[in-house]
Amino acid sequence: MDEVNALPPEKLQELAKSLPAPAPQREERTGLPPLPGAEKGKVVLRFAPFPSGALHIGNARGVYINDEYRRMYDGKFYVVFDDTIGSAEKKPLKEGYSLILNDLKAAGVEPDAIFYKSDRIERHYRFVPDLLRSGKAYVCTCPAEKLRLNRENGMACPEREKDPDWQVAQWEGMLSGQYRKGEAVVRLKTALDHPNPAFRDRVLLRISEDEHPRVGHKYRVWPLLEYSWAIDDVELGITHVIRGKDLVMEDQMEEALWAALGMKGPHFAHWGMLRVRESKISKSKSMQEVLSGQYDGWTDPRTWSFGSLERRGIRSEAIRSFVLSFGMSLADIEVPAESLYSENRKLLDPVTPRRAFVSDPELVEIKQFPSGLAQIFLPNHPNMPEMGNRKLKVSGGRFYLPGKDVRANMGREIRLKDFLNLRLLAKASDGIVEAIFTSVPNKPVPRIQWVPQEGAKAVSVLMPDGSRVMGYGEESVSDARIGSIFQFERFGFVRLEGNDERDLLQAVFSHP
RNA sequence: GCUCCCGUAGUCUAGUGGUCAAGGAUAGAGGCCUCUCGAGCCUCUGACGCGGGUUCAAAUCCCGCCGGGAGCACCA
Repeated sequence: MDEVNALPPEKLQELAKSLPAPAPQREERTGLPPLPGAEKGKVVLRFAPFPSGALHIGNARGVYINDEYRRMYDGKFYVVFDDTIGSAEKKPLKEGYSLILNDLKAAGVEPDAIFYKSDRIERHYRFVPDLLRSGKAYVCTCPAEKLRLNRENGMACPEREKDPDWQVAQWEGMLSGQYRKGEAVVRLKTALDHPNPAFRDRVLLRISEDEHPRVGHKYRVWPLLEYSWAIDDVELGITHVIRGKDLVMEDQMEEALWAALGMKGPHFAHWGMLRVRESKISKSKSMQEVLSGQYDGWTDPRTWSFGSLERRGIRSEAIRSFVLSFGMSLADIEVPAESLYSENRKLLDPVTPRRAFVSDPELVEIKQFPSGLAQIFLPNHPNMPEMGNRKLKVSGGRFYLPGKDVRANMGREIRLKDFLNLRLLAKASDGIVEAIFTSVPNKPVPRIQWVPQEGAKAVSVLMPDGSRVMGYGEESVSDARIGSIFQFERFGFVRLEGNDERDLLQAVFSHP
């Protein structure tokens, strides 16, 4: 480059003529990258949650990427509950199914079909005898400890080379109850010197006598994730498996199984790990806190579940554009929630009515309050006159002001925003702050939020960290519909949830 | 430790050999507007991890290093 630049201009001209015409302007790509081998109208995708609880913000990427590809290719989106029996640490939960389906509804994602792995167990069994007879798999009766040790050392377990009849007989023994939990497993034969020990003769099916929330004790032999998916992905006609990169090893395993079963499977694609900075907590950790009562259910804002975001007035479209903005990048990222809030603010700001709200309230009594002033009208939205006005009754001469502003301006003149000017005098022994009216027209003095004591509605705002902020809202918030979203001026967006038993209005903070 | 993946501004992302002296978003700074600390408008700050190669030409290809992450279950 430097050399070329150093050439005299006439030389450059000559050089330019000899070069091929510049490539056409790159087209800016919007949305997700094309899916390899995808044909419009023929793409079938799956979202495969384990029903251990409500969906978490971390699951949003899987939901929306798959849904977005469905849109792009006019394809199908299946929900396939990945509800095999799990483990002691990871159990399917009875309410997990409905929690997830409700979350998907809230997410605005409508599945084309819903499947349950627990309905498909017999389909998984069907291939086992053939795998055993053809010597591609075997029944291993080593204790788990022994199995792992052999695997680490690349050693074969004694059952590996036993004849097919023996294998099939043991398989039947597994099904019939001759073997108990932990006494026998079906393993795929792979290279025993595979660099990844976990890959060596991976377990395909094992025995569990735990009760399953949907099918109870109907089955005692349960497939593991890779084996069940190798079959289900093919049988359900999935064309593209798009999932987090924590599951890349499972791709190899499914491919090894397709080779063994003589099947051809779908394409794979992955995205990197996403963490929302403020949501340090995982789905399984939230589950503990919810089940233990530490949290106020699955919609506690600290869970960062879909339901909790909906409760906070965070729109599904905001979550959608938030997660799609990361594309299919394989980098592991940590994103501040501010990015999500920014998306949501774009949606809420233009349509959300404004209301006055005062936290940490101080009651201020204005002397010489103008006697003729009984009510004023303020616009619902300063930039949207078509949204109309709301009325505030002001005749009482007593107002709640933010304590912070009162303390900072004691003795000075201030303006109640959109209303009138006054001078703060002093806090009387009864706790009421005395003030004196000065004038009405706008004035370059500090402008402060206020709520008339008359009709003031006590509000408790649930914050994202689980704490509550108490304050007063103007009268008009008390008859707002449940689920209404307001911007409390200078405080932030909130969603109203209705009154509690003490007639305290409950609100949930969205974001500033 | 082993296997795999990833390194573009504070954060996220576009970019796949040539108008890329790097685009967008968000955050930050300043200004305008606004009787919100919100929104809007304008301006600005700010990045190709490092070192070698290949090439006329490298963010882009190759190698090494450094840094981050994931996986390494009879969980999903």
